[in-house]
Amino acid sequence: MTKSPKKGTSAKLRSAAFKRIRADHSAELAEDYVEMIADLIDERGEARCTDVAMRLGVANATVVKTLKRLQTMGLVTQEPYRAIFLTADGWKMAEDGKRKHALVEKFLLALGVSQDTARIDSEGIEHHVSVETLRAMGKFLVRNGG
Amino acid sequence: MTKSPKKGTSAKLRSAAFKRIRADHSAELAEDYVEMIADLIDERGEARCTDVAMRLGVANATVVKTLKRLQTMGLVTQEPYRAIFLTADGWKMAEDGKRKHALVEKFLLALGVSQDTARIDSEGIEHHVSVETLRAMGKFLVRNGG
DNA sequence: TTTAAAGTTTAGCATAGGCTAAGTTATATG
DNA sequence: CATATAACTTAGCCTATGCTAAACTTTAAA
Repeated sequence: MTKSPKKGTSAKLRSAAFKRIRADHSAELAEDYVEMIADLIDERGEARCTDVAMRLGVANATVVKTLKRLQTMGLVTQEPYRAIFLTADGWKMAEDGKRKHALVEKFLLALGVSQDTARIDSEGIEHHVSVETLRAMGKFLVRNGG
Repeated sequence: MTKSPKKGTSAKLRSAAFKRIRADHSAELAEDYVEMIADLIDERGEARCTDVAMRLGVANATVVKTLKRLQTMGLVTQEPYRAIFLTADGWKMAEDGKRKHALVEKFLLALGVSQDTARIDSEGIEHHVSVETLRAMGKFLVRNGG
């Protein structure tokens, strides 16, 4: 038994899917942070560590550590003991993310899912939808009065 | 500026979504391994480390280490230098996962997404859809000749 | 203006998941 | 049946993400 080619899915194509998932995961956290920081700035004028920690449901120290990474990635800037700001790249990522998130959430609602579930599931799904799928969701919304 | 209740989303509800995502992620890898092992057993009679590593696109040593964890989780069993087997729990998880995966993939196809994209995206999405959303996808398939 | 509270940072630890390189066991072939 | 090759394991490293506890700033109140 060496090579059953059954189902027509090559090993390369298969592993590509998993590779993309792993890549998605490392980008995912950055997107969540950046989106949340943008929301906080919009809502209350500034984003503080504590607020981010509360909303994400993690410890303060965790946020501090992650922000360091986001800083080296060029997404946020911060002075010690001061509020958090987004760079131009950070704002772009936040806006792209929010647009994507909103589309997925609206799509789920149009599919007939409850508000709470739509909110929760869209948070998880948004990072795994390709542009093509996103576009298909958009078309569905148009067809179904979104 | 203390507490803007804007948008009606409580901090608790919000953080719950992220907590679920983190929980999903740790379960996700286990599910992927278990599904893949089940596929290999079905396709070629046994699952070997190397095949799993190739399909996931990771190094052999990584698979070995992860299998240790799956063993302590009671999902797989294995003798040194021998093939990998699933426990009853492992089979159950694999079957649930495959059913979920197939539904999501069919749903994406019905939405109008290409075969390749459906395959790749469903791999990422399947771990983040609740039962409610899954059911809504099922209904959509019924309405749209799935 | 001192001081207490709130917020931020640092230090140190754990786990998960990835890697390479080196060693060990099975197996297939000459 | 000896041995080369393929498969598996171990050891040791790295990064990301989480935590708690302790130290340090800011800010607000007495």
